[in-house]
Amino acid sequence: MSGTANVRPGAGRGEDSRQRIIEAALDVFGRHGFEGASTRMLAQAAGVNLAAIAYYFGGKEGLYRAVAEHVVAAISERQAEAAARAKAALEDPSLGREAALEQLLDLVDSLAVMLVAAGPADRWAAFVIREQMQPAAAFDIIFHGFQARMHGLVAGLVARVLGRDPRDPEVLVTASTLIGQVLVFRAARTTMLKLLDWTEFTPERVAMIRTLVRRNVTRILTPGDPR
Amino acid sequence: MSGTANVRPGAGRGEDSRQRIIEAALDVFGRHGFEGASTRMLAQAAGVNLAAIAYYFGGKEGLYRAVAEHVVAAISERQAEAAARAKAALEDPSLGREAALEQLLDLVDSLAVMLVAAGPADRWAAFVIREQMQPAAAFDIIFHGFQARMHGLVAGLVARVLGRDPRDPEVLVTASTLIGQVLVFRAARTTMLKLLDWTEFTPERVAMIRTLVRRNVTRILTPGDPR
DNA sequence: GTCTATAGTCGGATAGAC
DNA sequence: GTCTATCCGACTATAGAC
Repeated sequence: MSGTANVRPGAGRGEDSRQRIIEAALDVFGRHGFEGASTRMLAQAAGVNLAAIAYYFGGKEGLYRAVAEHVVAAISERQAEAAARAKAALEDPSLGREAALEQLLDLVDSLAVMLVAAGPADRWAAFVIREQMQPAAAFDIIFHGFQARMHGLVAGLVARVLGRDPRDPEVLVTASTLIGQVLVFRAARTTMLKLLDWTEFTPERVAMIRTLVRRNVTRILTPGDPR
Repeated sequence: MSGTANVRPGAGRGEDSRQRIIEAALDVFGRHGFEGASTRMLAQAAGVNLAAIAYYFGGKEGLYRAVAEHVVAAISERQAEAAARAKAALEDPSLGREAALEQLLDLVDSLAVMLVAAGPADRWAAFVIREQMQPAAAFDIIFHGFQARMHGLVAGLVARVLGRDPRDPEVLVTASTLIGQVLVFRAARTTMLKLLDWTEFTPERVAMIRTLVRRNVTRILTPGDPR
């Protein structure tokens, strides 16, 4: 706050540089991976000098972890409203099966919008998926910061709809398959576009996918009752 | 065949070395990615000298492409029987909807076994998924060598079950979601194991997932008729 | 807090012996 | 066909000027 030197970098005037480096590093790490991204690339993309990375983050790996924390915060914020609604629903003991399904559709739809549509997730996805596939320094940050909570909410709502225990392995697996059918559009984005002979996910196409996903989730959880 | 020098390496006595290098490189590229894998790592893992990579493959990138072709061949062989059955079914004009669904369940189940269970796919997956996410030198090899064909078969069977055109975007998207719910167990393997509080996918657990996936596919495609 | 310069290491590729 | 030795560029990290 004052003009005095900071013991730990990041609280004073250098906060701008810090954020600029993280933002730029998100793209560079996402595109090239940890090992493929060089400190020179990272510094140049952020418009800072090479030494700034060591100064603010201790080194390349420290920057990598900082990016992970940034991504977790951004995704959490993006999903905050839908997650809060799901959480509130789960804490309501009087929640019926139909209402639980509505909440689940709402939550999965929120995920679908983020994962399928073009948007800020374009920048988060490559970083997160890389860490999924190849757990490294940021795995725990992402897992505990976002995935475990989101999967828990989906599984909790699935359990409510089915009237089963939320820790039942079949419930957990079912929740995973529900997420998987949306995740594929982000994890294998280029492949999906090519298979569909599209060049981008336009709003109309995203709407179509969302409708089909909602239909799938409904059918999976309410056999014989397509409503 | 004779003792004379080969114009193009790989046809004579060096074929052993060639194969050893490809097998080793599959693991090394899968673990570290193209940029993260060094030629020294690759040579040491294969038990050959550094110059052998340039000699047989022209360089690191040539080896990468050779690994992609090897993976495509291996996956194609693994899925050959199920793919042949699906292809034969699609070419049968008298194939009914119920029979088409049976073929689809068979095909998706074959994918599920490969993707969920531990096995040779452990070695192929990291390589393929990396290329999905970050299309590079091997993308076209993998896309045309395997993915397009497999997705086409799934979409074709979905179209038969629904009585729709196999090029209908809704059919193609539905096929993608069916594949996605299985693919997630391979693409986010570590995360899935942690979410399920498992340390491995035992045969019993794989069986459970296969059952649930069959159920999901059936419910998605036959609303109101859970059979 | 920001930068340049540089030390020390490791990268891919290749020449040439055998 | 296989190997060693080596070139040279690129890497991370750091020292020290401003």
